[in-house]
Amino acid sequence: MQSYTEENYLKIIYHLAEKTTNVQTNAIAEQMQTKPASVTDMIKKLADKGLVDYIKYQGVTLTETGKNAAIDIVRKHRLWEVFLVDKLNFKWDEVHDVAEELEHIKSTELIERLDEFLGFPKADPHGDPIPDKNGRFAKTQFIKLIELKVGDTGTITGVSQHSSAFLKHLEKLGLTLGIPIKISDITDFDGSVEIQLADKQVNISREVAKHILISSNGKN
Amino acid sequence: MQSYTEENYLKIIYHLAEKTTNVQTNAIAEQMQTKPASVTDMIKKLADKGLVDYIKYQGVTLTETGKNAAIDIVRKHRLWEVFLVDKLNFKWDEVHDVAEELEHIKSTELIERLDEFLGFPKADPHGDPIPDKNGRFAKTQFIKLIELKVGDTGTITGVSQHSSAFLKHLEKLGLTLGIPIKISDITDFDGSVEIQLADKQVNISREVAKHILISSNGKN
DNA sequence: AAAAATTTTTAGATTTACCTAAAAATTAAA
DNA sequence: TTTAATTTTTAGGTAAATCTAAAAATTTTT
Repeated sequence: MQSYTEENYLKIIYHLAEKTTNVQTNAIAEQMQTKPASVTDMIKKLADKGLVDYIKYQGVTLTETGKNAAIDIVRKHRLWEVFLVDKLNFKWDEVHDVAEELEHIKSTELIERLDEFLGFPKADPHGDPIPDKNGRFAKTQFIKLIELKVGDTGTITGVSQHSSAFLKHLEKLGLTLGIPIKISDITDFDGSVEIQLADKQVNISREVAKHILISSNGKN
Repeated sequence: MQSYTEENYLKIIYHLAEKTTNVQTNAIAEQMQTKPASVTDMIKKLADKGLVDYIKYQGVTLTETGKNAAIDIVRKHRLWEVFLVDKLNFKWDEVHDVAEELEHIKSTELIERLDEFLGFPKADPHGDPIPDKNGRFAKTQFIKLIELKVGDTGTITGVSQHSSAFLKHLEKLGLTLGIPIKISDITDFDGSVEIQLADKQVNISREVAKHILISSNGKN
């Protein structure tokens, strides 16, 4: 059994490992909003518990056990997010912080019943996949909107930024999950992207375009 | 803002204060499953924070602020219990431990939306009243079953013991909330109570009878 | 490949909530 | 009302997770 803090470390290492193979101390420190020295301490502890593999100065990787524990926390986080949005009418930009707390409630029974109550959802309100109780989930085949070319079409199925500011911005533009889009132009001047929606045309910066995930329905 | 542990102390002091006016160190230690010395430390801290009034060797009482904080935790605990039973189909004897954790989730928004989602329930699965968001709730007018006389009738509306063993026992006997009862006999030998239910007759020990709460519909 | 910059670790402290053992105060009993 | 029993507090310490400052290792730059 892991402590609240240990769980957070595992979760963050898991997310960082999605991008880079061996996760660095400084990166963890930044995510955990703590100091590198503290991270080193905790990493040693996690290594002693067999949750991470650790070689001094070489960063960490999750062991099988550690990865399973991390996936379990991610599963809880995402299920709670679905609960907050589907049942309690939270907006997708309001759920993150509360889910950060709820994900640490320790009860397998609770989370299995919640999963059932929610109808075994496959994705959370931001389009991220929800692992099943065995930790399995489909590797999602997303393309970043910014990688699309003029004329390409697709559907918004995820975001890679969960900040409230970003999500509110998308909401205001009408760029929410499930919305079909077509790239109508990419501005020469600043590379901003002109998008055709069902009923209107919107323009987004490259920075925004980086964090919108599209399930492509092929080139046009 | 209180820590997880401070919240538990406040809650326990609140519950103990329902029985005795000034709450003793040893009683708190027992409930908190800790040592009296630790309680003294924490009490000082709570006193510094203005949550309790404390005179050495004389026990503690909650201040207005402390009481409000405690009631807020009780409110959360009971709402989560309703959620677990009504929405996730937990049994009334299975909810206590999980609710102990959930009660510490810090989000006013969450709890107000949960309250609404549940239809603003007035009592939890054990019949305990749920404070509204202003901390107000009806002082319940329960009578202990053991205080009833032969021929008295009433309805089971609460329990004063939340252990799984006790609740399972009641369940098996058919003594659940809302069940109308009539005292048909009180055994001379051991004082055990013979109860007439709609469809059957059951016998319970005095110890069990102490912890069943009845809303009386008057003498017979 | 040496110097500079960056990253990571060590060493030594701090805070929170807890502990044991012993002292002090209160309450109950003789 | 003195003694005994109980309750509570104090004193000094521990473990978890953090910190700062300085040392060590690694990486990058020149």
